[in-house]
Amino acid sequence: MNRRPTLEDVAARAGVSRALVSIVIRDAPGAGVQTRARVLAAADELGYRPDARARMLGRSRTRLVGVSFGVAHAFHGDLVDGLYVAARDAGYELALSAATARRGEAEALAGLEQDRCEGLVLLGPQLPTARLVAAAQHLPVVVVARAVRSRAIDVVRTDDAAGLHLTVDHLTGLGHRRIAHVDGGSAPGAADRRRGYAEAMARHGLTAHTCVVPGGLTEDDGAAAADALLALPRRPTAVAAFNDRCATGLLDRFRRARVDVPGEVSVVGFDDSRLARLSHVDLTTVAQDGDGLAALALGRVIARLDGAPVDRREVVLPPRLVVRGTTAQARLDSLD
Amino acid sequence: MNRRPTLEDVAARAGVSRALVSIVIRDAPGAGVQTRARVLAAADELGYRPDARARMLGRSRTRLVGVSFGVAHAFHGDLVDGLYVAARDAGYELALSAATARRGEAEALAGLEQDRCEGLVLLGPQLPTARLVAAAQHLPVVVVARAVRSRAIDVVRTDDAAGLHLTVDHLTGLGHRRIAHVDGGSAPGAADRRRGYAEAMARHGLTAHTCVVPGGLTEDDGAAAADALLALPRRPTAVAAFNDRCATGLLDRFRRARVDVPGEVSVVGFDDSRLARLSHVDLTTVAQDGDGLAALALGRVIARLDGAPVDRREVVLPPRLVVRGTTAQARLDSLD
DNA sequence: AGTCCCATCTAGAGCGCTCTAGTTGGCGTC
DNA sequence: GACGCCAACTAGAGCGCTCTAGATGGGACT
Repeated sequence: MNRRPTLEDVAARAGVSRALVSIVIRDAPGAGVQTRARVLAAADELGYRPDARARMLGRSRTRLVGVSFGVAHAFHGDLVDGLYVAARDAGYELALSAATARRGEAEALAGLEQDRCEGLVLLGPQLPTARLVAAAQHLPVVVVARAVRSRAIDVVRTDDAAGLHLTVDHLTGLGHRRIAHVDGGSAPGAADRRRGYAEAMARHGLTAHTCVVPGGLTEDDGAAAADALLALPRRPTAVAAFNDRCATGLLDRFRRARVDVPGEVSVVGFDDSRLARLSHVDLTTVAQDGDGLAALALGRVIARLDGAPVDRREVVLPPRLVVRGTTAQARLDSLD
Repeated sequence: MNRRPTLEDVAARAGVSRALVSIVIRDAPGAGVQTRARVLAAADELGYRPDARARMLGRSRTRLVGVSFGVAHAFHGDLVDGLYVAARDAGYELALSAATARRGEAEALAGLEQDRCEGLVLLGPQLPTARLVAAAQHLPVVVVARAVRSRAIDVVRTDDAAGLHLTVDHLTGLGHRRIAHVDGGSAPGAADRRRGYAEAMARHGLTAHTCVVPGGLTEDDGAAAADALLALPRRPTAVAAFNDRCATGLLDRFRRARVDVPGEVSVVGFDDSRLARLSHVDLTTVAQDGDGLAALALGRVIARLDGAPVDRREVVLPPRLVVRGTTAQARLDSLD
């Protein structure tokens, strides 16, 4: 538990200069084969580990990208995974900073700003735009999964409207016409999803059947919406929920009311979260391309760092429909 | 987007020495009131942010504790939250390193070892004990939520056996006697939970009713166990599941089989995950004291760093029963 | 007036590394 | 044998900060 060995220690043991050890450790050219082996052996014997922080200090570039994420969001986990992969490929390191119940996003961001990052990737930040813009004045900032109205910030997100187009197309393909949408209120993305729903319904000539029920992000919101739907004189045969949690609430309420899913009503979620994949939920849903978002986000940060021209401030990725067990052919007797 | 300002820049602007700026920024004694204000103003104008990495280099202590966690584990999120709070109180910083699908725990640990941490907190690591011990030779290591058979490593975890004692006590209190346990196979903690279940049943004189059904960690395992239970000649009136996910699988299968929960059978989970709290699941479960585990884990690292005597290598925290809607009085006609 | 003290401030040596600008020495060349 | 050359190696400055040791100067006190 004594002081951790430094380059100097390794140099002394191998009988060479500090600089040479540095060369060997970095695997840089300029060292003889035998010496290289000797140095490596000495480093190994001492259990030497390069000090990443000192290393970055000495170097002009840190090749460090800061990432803030919400510890409660399962999807952020997928994004972090994708970011690690992308960073490894590009030769960058990641510095994580979590937003938790008692450690706000402001703190998470401030932490990264002290950490010598060259750029920042913020996952679904709820911070005021002004704060994001302030951060972007010092280093390139890419926001993932949230729209930001500012020319100072790069945004990478999923095409929410397209997600509902996919959903409605799928449902009409199954013969559904009375398709309702349980929306997300003022949640990020909700407006786009509402718009996508309305557009798609219109495209299929179903404007008359358009029906938006107020919902929200949680199971309880879904449950409440289910009650509202069940009370309707002419129930919809399919429901496009704002997200998977909301859809789960719907499913539960329908099941309790002995309304068969997908026999009597089809349900589609949004997110393809773990929840949707559970075998006993088996929810048809819209999946976001986590790896795509991650790779694109990191790519943009790096492009900015390299001074490469970045064309658009906002990149929107198409989602993908994952068909599972909560959608089925509309029953003939239920058609208009 | 130009070079970030340094102490030197602030010093120049305020017309004082670098050292004085350092004093002011650190809020250390030794600076006049007016000068302090002037320096602060200069720093603010330049948008100065202390460089955490350089700062740690200069200091003998880094006051940095590395934390590895699994991005897929919801409970780790709670622990991270608790760790941040504990670290803030103790004047320490946290360096996070995530284990993801494509970035293993080995990488997560190696990352931390390069990061100049003074100590490590590993959340539920699955790494071989030898690797953990190797890490512990350089710095204090505390493992949370996993038992490790080594004198070199501190462990902080929940008393799994006690969790099942609580469960069985609760159920017997409701009049249940035929209480089954769906176990976790060879998962961490499973053996202790099995033992706790058997002990508690014996304590209540219910050894004859002891019934352990092989299960697992997932919903599917729970579903399979449910089928096995339903096939039993004399069904149990209550089931203690290995964890919440397993319990959810049970619930779903019971519901599909039109077996009322908690009317005909009570179900108890373990973890108090988000899943259990969902209003439509509303699962009675055993909660781990996340904040307690986190505070204890960080406290141990700090104690080791301070050279304080640490009595036991392993600290076991009692769990807590959260009674919700999946448990109820046993029906009189179902009693033996 | 001389002395001491303390609050305030500065100089400068690190921390562990990287990197530029050398220095060294062995070998081929004419 | 003098020269040049290149691979192998070293010296030393510097990254942005901290921290110890020391300089400065204006009272309070004798």
